[in-house]
Amino acid sequence: MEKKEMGGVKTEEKVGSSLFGDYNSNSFPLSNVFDFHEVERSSLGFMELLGVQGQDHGSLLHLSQHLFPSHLNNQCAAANNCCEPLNQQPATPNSSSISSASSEAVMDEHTKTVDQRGDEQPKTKNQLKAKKTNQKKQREPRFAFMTKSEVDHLDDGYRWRKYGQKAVKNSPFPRSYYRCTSASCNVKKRVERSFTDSTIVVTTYEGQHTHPSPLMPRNSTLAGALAPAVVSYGCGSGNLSQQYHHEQLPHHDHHFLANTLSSLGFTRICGSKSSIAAFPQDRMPCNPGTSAFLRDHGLLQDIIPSHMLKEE
DNA sequence: CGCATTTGACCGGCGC
DNA sequence: GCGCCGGTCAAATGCG
Repeated sequence: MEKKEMGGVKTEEKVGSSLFGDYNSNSFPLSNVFDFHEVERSSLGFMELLGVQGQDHGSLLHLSQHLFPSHLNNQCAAANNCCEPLNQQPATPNSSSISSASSEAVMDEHTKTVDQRGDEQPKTKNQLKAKKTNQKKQREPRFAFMTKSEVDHLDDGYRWRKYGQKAVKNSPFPRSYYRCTSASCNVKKRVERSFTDSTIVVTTYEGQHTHPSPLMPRNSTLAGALAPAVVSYGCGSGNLSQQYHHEQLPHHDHHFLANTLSSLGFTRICGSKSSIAAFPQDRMPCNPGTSAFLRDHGLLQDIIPSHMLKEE
């Protein structure tokens, strides 16, 4: 038996170097940071990374163009009214709302359980194989966000155990796989760096925590202030920068923020070290008009009571 | 000593 | 059918 050359040494091809703009020098970098069309073309797989496989790629660009704070002012009201429930969410994506459009979630139909196979397999690969076949891949909804950070593994209040690392095709940076250490919790996350800018960390969460965070965040006030900010982004009533002064975020708070965003079920695009953009991964708004966004049943539609939407 | 990380191997999915 | 690739496992190793 020959082994495959997986071991993580294989893919080291370098790809284009300047897909991203010079966000470091821009005031609000979001529009400049990611040219999603370029990324898409480059086969990096960011879209896959973001879980947007094959659908609505273009909308990402729209999103980056339209979800700036300066534009948010024009968008719908009632965001602040809906943020409090959010605040109480455990630090995990709201799977019910996110999963709906996730291409992986669609795989539910494949989750047939094979009837029991041979019970007494030798306790190694065979058993493993049987186990894998029994519970065929049932993908949890995933969402991703990007963080400009020197640190790969962002602190989100949960404890993670690294269980793997792979080289990423077309990227010199490896991808790390983490799993929540809590016994019954099946949440996973992947962390990798953008191949075009090593300071950008792409974190992809999969699954939902079944337990509260074991570590309370150091700065709970930040957490409190964050949820409204996030909602503001999604729903557009408030100005994010009003509620969350991202420029002054300490490094660790930035990380925490990133992960709190993630826990709220928002994909996040972040250009400068402290800027923030978030959106539900599987419901990227294509239309800058918020009403369209809401009507298009974004994540907020699951969060915001329907009567609130009517009042808009 | 217990837990986390590293890393080579393996497996399944998918495209060709 | 074959090969590539992403994802995961698990033994070895490191660390507090």
